[in-house]
Amino acid sequence: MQRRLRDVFQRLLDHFGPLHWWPAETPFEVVVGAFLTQNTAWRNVEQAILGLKQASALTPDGLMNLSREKLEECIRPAGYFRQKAGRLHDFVAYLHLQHGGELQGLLSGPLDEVRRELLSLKGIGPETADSILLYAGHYPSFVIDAYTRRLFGRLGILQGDEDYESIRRLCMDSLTPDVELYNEFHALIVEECKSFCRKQKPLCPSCPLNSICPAAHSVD
DNA sequence: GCCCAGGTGGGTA
DNA sequence: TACCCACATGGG
Repeated sequence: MQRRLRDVFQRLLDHFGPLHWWPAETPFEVVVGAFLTQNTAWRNVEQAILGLKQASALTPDGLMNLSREKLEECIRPAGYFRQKAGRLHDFVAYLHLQHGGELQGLLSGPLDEVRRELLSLKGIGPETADSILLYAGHYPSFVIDAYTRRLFGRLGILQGDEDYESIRRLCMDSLTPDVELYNEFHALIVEECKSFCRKQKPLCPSCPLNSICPAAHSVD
């Protein structure tokens, strides 16, 4: 499996080049984006992020000082805006109370402990936790999302019924714990899916994984 | 009008 | 544990 995953990674990297994710200017913006992108297209999240930026609310203090009403207005384009507004406010309140309002206070200490702490918070499930750990905290925590499942499913690496933690374990047991590797791999998986997995259903001649894909992207 | 998008949490059997 | 459902907007 190690060689298999390495092969997939190398082919994607050769094709797309390094992507240097996450698309955000600060670690806190990564966190906000991770909440907002839950079951939501990234283009909608971008609008919400822009709204927050214009409201000077892309810092823990700025977000905490924003009224609930104004916060909901800013993030409305990202959907589930009432739920997400509540969870974002809860998060910054927790950060203030437990870590002096400093994200770096939360994102320090051993990976497993920080992950457990994140998972204990309302609105942070495994994918959001791993996105925050990897892209905001620079921890070697592999992110499993819908794209990862779709691509690995098509490549025959997954059956389709594996749960989140087992997929993450599979990846992390097969790859060296390398922040840059995990960062690029996940970014490349997203790029691959956006470029090929969806648009060219029957067959993708230009897809870098075409020759090693048993299903040849023929299934959904 | 319908389907989908970088999930999560609460409820029920 | 295993489903089912609510949560909401915007683009194809």
